[in-house]
Amino acid sequence: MWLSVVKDNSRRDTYSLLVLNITFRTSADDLFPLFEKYGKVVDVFIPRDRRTGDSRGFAFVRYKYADEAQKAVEKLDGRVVDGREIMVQFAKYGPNAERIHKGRIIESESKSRGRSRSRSPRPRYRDEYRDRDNRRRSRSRSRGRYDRDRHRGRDRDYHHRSRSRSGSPDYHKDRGRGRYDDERRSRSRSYGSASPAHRSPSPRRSPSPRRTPPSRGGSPDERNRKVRSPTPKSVSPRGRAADSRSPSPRSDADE
DNA sequence: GTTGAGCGTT
Repeated sequence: MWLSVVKDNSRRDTYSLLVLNITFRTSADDLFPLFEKYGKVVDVFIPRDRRTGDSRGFAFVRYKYADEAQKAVEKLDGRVVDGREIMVQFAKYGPNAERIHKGRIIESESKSRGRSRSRSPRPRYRDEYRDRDNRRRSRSRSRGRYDRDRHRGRDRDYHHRSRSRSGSPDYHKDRGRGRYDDERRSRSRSYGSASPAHRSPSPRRSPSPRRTPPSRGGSPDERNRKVRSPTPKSVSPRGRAADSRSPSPRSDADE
């Protein structure tokens, strides 16, 4: 019992550092010695995916003292690990976030002043939990990578520099996703009318609603009555048009 | 085997 208490205390007295931009192959053991060199590292934790079990690309390093952690941040921040430039910064969200708040260290600002950092101007965080919740909800693993990949692979470099320097990382990805969601939902409703309960994984392949599956209704008559289009003719007013797997308006094609 | 902005668990 007391052990648990001690453990808890240990956590509260530890400062968490967030390490980003690390390679997917980098493990806690690899970061431990690196951070341990700059101070007393209590523990290193790297969140992994439950499905694949792969690293997410970032790790949490807990330091025993804030001054050491802060030193590590300035020293390891920007250091190339495994061929990739990692970014180290104080963790904002977490169980010990309060501690960090206090250790934000104030020293960091004062001490940091003396040294001129060429990077990591420490972006200003507006909201904490609100944004965090929002992001985690949408983020599976790499949500915005398709957007960039489908366009160009070189953009990555540009974004990397931009984020590292200025600090305006998000605004186009959220916007794009939101728009897509809106459109997707709108279309979903259309299909939902035909078969809401059934999850059609391939709506584009078989959009013809001519099929009348007796879902759970014993008599099709009753179901028909409920539906506004009992006859297949109604379901496909255009008849042949329905065959065309293009129920969507041309407006979309325009874009 | 891939990915790349971000915030965490045995």
